Amino acid sequence: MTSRHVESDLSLAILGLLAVAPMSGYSLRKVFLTTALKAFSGSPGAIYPALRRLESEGLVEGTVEQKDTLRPRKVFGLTRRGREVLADSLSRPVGRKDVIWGMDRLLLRFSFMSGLLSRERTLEFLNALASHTEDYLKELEAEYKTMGSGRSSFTGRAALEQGVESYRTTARWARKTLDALKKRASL
Amino acid sequence: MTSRHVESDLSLAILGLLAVAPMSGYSLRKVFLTTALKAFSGSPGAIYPALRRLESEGLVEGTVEQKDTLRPRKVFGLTRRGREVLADSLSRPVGRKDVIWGMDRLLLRFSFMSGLLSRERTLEFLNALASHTEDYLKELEAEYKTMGSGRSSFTGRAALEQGVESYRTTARWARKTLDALKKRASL
DNA sequence: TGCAGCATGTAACCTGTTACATGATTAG
DNA sequence: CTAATCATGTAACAGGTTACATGCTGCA
Repeated sequence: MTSRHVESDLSLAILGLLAVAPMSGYSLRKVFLTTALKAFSGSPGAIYPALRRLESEGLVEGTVEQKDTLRPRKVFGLTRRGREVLADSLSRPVGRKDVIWGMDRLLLRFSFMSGLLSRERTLEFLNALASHTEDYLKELEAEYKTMGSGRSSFTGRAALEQGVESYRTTARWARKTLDALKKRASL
Repeated sequence: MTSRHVESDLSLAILGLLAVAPMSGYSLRKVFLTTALKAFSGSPGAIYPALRRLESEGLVEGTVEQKDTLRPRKVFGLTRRGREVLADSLSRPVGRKDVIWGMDRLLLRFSFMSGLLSRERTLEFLNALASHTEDYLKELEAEYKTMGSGRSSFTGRAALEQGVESYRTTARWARKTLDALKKRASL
């Protein structure tokens, strides 16, 4: 049993990618270096240890290709348990804290939901994401107002403005995507 | 001499706050727990070690109040060198990488610029931030288009959409703030 | 009296970073 | 032939998280 969810964002991203198609460590690296998942390390010192951790937890399994060469290419795929844990990690409840400290992770989770989570679960997730984001947005807006135009610095105020705009954008995106998803028959 | 800049975001945030007014570790904690800087740890296990590191580097200096009590309150302030290093950290050049991997830090830096950096330096910074953000935005938009509506998952596409929207918002904010700043006489 | 909040800290642990290291294969 | 790219890994280090620990102060 142990933990029914993945700890680090990198590990979650790896599981999510391997759920789509089995890959070697090096291929994962290339994905992290070249696609929109650029935000992730992509450094071998992060990926290979992460893969070994996931393997020791029984979530991924590496099968060696080209056994004859000295440095064989190892292709990793999800185990059944790996797929379960991934689905569990994706469907964990969304809280206010996640919106404040873990928005990146929420979006990462969302990006992997197609095919792994039911439409209902996905709707639930997006709904929670949207409302918590709107709540926090209100709070930030309040703070911005009380800040006032006096006594606080121009750049400080502007930076907070960026934060407000950022959450506003995310809230709008979440509502829009929620609507789009509702109109769909399937995921 | 050693490093002329601060490594971690937390340390930078601490220096920035202490530049405004001297504070105790506990007060810093409260700021991180209650204001828009919530994004930072605020855990004592992060703040107190960070303060000791900064002190050992000669960037901050703690003076003890109420010497009689067993557990005295220590108020930290910037040293002259601390102020120099902070200004240097704020004025480091902005690169493409910063926009991809360190946007939070860029905004943190910007928020502290008033009073520490010249108007010209601040304009330079915002300008670089804006153009690198626009560059990266174009790249993301291109990736979104090549993704196409076929073969890729609904949630994956939607997540990328969020990324695009997010960078778009930041780019707009940067340009808007740049204009506002240009119209100003001083910072 | 007891509890919440003030105030400071330590220690184990986890994970990511940087830098280094090895060797195979392929293209110019 | 040699440089880039494929492909996998290790080791030292840094910094944050969680949990624990201490003791004071004010208030109900």
